[in-house]
Order: sequence, then structure tokens, then C-alpha cells
Amino acid sequence: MSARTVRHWLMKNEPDEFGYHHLEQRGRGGWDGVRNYQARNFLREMAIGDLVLFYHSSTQPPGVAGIATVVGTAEPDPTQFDPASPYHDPASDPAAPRWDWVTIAPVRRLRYVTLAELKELPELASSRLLARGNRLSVFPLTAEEFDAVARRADAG
DNA sequence: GCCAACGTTGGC
DNA sequence: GCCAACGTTGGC
Repeated sequence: MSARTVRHWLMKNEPDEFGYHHLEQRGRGGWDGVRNYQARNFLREMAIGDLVLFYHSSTQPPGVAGIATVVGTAEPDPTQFDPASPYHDPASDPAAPRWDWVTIAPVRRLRYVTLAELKELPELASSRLLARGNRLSVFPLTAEEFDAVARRADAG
């Protein structure tokens, strides 16, 4: 038995670009476009079986749409080498790629939990999710934070 | 559309 | 190494 316990994460995306419904349609998907070193380093810490809250940002209202799980660990994000991609990074050396992605798959859709609801959860009061000025698109949650959101969704 | 917050870039 | 300028994020 592995001693490693499942870790919990939150990942943000704009639903118009890649929302939870897209993940459901495709079955699995590479999480491309992360171009922030701190977020990338979190991607590199992810292990298969880790659980992810899939958050919709820059939409009205923002909120958590579902649960996903990591099915593929970090590997080079191909969009960094694609000149046609908005995520193209000409400074990234193919011999030492700068940016990674992970592959995730849906676990279950949640009743949509809006940001306004998240702000009311005492378990999230000190979470990075609600921290002022937090713009990171990938970051860890505690199991307590993750469970509080799932319970809120299930409570209707 | 506005704006606060933050990361990155580049001149020095 | 500093820091001003600039670009991006993301809620409102």
C-alpha cells in the first residue's frame, strides 16, 4: 500500500474555452495554457488519482462546476510549440520545455456552487480560493476545503 | 468597461 | 538588483 494520500486541487478555466461540459464530452483532456511558474509547479506535484474542483472563471456567476481527477501526470504542454496557439511560447526550448500540462477526466458534475456561496462557507474563510488578489489558476486545497464545497453542492 | 492585484520585462 | 512600465487576470 502506498502511504501517499490523495491530494486536492482547484483548477480555473473560462467555460467558453474549456468548461466542465467540454470535459464530459471529451472524456479526458489535457489542461493546456498554464503560463505561470507557480501554477506549473503545482501541476508537477499532481499524481494520478488526485481530485480537482473544476472552477469556472470570468463568467457570470463564477463558481465550481464539478469534480475531476488526474489521469495523466505532468508532461510538456504541446501548445507551447504551436505557433498557431494563443499559448505559443517561442522562448520555450523543445529540449527543455518550459510548460507542462496534466490530463484530467470527469468524476461527477456538481450542482453549480457560485462564488457567492463559496464565500459563505466557514471552511473556506482562510482558503487561497478566497484570498485577496489570488489569480493563480491552479492551487492546492485541503481535504476539508474540498469536502466543504462538495457537501455544499450536495446540500442543494 | 472598470479597476485592483499581481507577474514579467527591460532599462539602468 | 532595482523598479517603472506594461500585460493579464478576474470579480464586479
